[in-house]
Amino acid sequence: MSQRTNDSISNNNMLKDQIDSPPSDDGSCGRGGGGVSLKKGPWTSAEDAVLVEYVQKHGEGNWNAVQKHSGLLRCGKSCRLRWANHLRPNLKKGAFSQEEERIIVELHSKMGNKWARMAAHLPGRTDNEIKNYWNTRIKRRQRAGLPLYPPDLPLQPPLSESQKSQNVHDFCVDADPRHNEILSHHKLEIPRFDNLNAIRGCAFPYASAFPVIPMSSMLNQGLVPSQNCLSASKPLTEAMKLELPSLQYKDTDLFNWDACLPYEPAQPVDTVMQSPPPVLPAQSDRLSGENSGLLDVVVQESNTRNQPSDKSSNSSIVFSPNDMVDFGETDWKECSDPFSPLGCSSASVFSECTPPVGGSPFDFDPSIGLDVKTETMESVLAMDDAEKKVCRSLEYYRPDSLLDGSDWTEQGVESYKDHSAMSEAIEALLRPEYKKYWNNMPAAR
DNA sequence: AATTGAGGCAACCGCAGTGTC
DNA sequence: TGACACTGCGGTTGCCTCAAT
Repeated sequence: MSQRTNDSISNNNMLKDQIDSPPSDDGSCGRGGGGVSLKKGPWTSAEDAVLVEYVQKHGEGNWNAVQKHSGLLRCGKSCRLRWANHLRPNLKKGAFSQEEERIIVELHSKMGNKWARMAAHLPGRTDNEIKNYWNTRIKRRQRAGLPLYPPDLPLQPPLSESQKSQNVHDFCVDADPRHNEILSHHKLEIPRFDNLNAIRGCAFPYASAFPVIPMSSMLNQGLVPSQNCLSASKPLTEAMKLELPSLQYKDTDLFNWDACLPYEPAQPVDTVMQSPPPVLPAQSDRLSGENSGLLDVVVQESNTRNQPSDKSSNSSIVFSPNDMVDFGETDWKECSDPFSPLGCSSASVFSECTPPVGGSPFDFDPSIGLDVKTETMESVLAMDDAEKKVCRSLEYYRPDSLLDGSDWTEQGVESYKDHSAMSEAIEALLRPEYKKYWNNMPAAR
């Protein structure tokens, strides 16, 4: 990718400088003191020089004084941003190194979109750089139909008390930042355990702390094409399907991840092609045994309390990975998220909520090996074909479908396909010993 | 050669937190 | 204690470059 030089920008600026831009509403930009029109748009090298000189002379901070003292026709915010992102010393320029990329992925798995905090861990890098990098990475990986995180990415263990105040939001609301990515990406608001309260017969007072977002809002936002698509027989679904607890990964070499990153698939793959991949037995083993994270602890505990599992299911999806659109068998085996009940990142799962178009894998042509049974046939019968396809797709991708025991891989998912096991896991998460994580939830910024 | 779309980057916008008066 | 200014952060937008068609 091209790297625009400052000079090229400056040249462009000669044509594109925007004088007399409307003032920003926070009063910190726009008109300077004395009614001077402040400039917007790309910075020129001359402006850079003025700013650098000013900072060298007066130091950082008091950015609104820059315009007064230097004559620079820029608002304080703009000056601060320019300095922080481009002019301050010790800034690293150029592509991220492999190590930096690894750190970013790891930090994002822990922090979510806390770019500034991530930048603090990457000397010489700015939050803007990291943010841009991540956003392009998301796009790239979504296009490639790949999970955002390496399968073996270690996630943050339960926080210490000292960390909790700062990170509790990350842990609770962003229990798995992967979820938030898609949610924010699609501007979705997700009910968080609200129905779990009902599920548990109001046995979990903590659940009441979570906002109840009516299903209609989800419907309005296109997440669910029709209420008919929701299974009334599965009250657990709304709460669980989109907000699974944080997934914990085994702490292994992240570069394994790098090694399995065919950013560009052999063939273009529609991002909706997010089918639950087979979970290999070894992966299931890791699920139940080696992970040190909170969820896995409780899942493990639940599994031990809940053997044998309830295999009953009234819906099933028979899926053969071999029948997938040429996605690359290796990709699925190595890059799928083996620890997620979704098999791949939730971001990927929900990366596309739009109705399928012709040729989309959402068509679920039986010829490609998908045998979808919906459990609410009466509702389905009332829908037209397009709606049915969408609903099947959503059913298919709904975590609750993955949780309800659906045998969506022929090989089976021993640890997570058991609905009751996951239910127990969620229940366990809501026990008093974990209450501290759900209480004190700060307001989302 | 022209067009189009994606990738990448820089900058802006709006909001929230904090400090000061 | 409230108003205001300043600062920082995250999300979004706009624009340029390049590659594919």
